[in-house]
Amino acid sequence: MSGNVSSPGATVVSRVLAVLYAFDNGHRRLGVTDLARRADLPVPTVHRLLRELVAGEALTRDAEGRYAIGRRLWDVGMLAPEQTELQQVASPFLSDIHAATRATVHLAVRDGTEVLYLDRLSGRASVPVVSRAGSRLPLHATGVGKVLLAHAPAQLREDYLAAVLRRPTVHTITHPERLGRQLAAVRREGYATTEDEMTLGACSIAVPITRATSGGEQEVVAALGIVVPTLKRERTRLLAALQVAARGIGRSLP
Amino acid sequence: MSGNVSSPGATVVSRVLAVLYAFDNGHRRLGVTDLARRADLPVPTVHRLLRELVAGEALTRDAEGRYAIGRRLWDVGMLAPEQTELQQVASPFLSDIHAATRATVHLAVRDGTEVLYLDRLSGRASVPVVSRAGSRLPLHATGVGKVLLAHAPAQLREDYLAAVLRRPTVHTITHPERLGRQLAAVRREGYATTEDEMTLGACSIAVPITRATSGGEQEVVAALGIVVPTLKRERTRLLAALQVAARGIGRSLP
DNA sequence: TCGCCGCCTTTCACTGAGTGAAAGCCCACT
DNA sequence: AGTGGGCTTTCACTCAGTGAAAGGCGGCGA
Repeated sequence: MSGNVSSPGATVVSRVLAVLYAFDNGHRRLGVTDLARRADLPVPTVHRLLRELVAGEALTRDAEGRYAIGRRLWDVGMLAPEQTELQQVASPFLSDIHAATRATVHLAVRDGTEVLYLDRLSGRASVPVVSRAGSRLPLHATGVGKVLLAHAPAQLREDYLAAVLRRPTVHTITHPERLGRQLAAVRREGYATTEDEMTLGACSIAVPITRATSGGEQEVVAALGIVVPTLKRERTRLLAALQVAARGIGRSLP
Repeated sequence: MSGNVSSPGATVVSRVLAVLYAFDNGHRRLGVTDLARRADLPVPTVHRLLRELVAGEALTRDAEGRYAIGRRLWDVGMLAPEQTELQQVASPFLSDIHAATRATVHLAVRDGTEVLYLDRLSGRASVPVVSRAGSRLPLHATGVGKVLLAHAPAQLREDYLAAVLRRPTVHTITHPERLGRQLAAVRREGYATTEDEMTLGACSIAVPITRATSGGEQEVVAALGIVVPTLKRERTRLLAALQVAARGIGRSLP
């Protein structure tokens, strides 16, 4: 290499991944320069990588010359066993909940300090909801997030509470002690709720999905939640539907 | 490079893709040697690539040392605009059909000479169905496949009919002329059906989803289908539900 | 107990694939 | 005609990638 030192760990593979990871929900179609900026790589290098990725059908290129994730990579992603096995088992149960409540239903797991949405069954004319399969949200502002945070390892939970938390709406609870007490309640009662905490006009209720570990203990592997305009007196009915489905899913897990 | 000539077009990028593409529905978890065989690359090379991919969180490694597609790549795949935009628009309509019929609902597009399933809403205790989101099946043996084949470019259709067709069951129609006549009927009637042609004990009915092109013409972009144990007298009712949903989806497309 | 086989991992000398600054395009806007 | 933005190509340099070979490890049959 002639000119630059090119930061350590600079293998071709890591560059390819940097380029792929440069895409996100808000930027699904990007030009060479944008991608180079986001991946922090020189433009000509990215340009060459993109050409090779398009040739390999991993990316597509639209009429305006922008690049996007292609069919083959979508395919490959669908083979991720951890996400799709759970999602596949849960799918019919999500339909059941949706049929019984007509609300938007979510299946999510914890990925580090974020909620990762695995699946969403959207009610048609219902509440505006931000999440879709593949999107990530903070743990403390959604129903499923609170469930997952409540059952996360104690250390992670403490660190999370101690950090500065984002406030998507004015109703978002970020006060460490208040949130901590709420999480204890979630563990005690077996479900979590939110009211206007992620999106104004949207309430949610969520329950954990558990699986028996090899040691015989119950372990929370995911969360199941629904989003509705208001909880009001519906609470018990919605909760019942969720709990039935969550148990069904837990039982069906390998 | 010392030893081998390493076949032309052998860039690192193409090797990475070869490794990723070596995974498939039946083999989601593979060891180094298997992957090397499938990707047609030397074992040490694959081994190094795998290490880098795991370091980049693109792949995961389980307790037995086998590799699988990881969360980050699943994420990336979910950003493929062509698949997910359509899937997202269609999602509530799939729920509607599912609610109205309790059958397994499919959303699929044509990818070359295969049906590519974008989404599936599975009925619980219903018919055994092979397809899941991301899986591929031949065009001539499923309802959605026939719809997509019927509306494929004439050249592709002729080539397809002329080729030797697989027969998943004894009921699969492979005779070129008979299949050709059936496809003409699909175009005329606006829907396709199958009976035991992909799986014994499974019938299906499917309709096209169309979008207006810039030229004002109608273009088939996807197909919507359901799988049921038997069509019998249900035909008209199921067809109505499908057609309503297909029009709704077509209208909602950008 | 030993040898064999299959699979995973590491080593290492060689060299061409990858690199990226620089220059050349093309288009839009002024 | 000039300027700025993004996209693409070139090209001399050199180090990242290469893969045959060898080293481990565990299981199985003799």
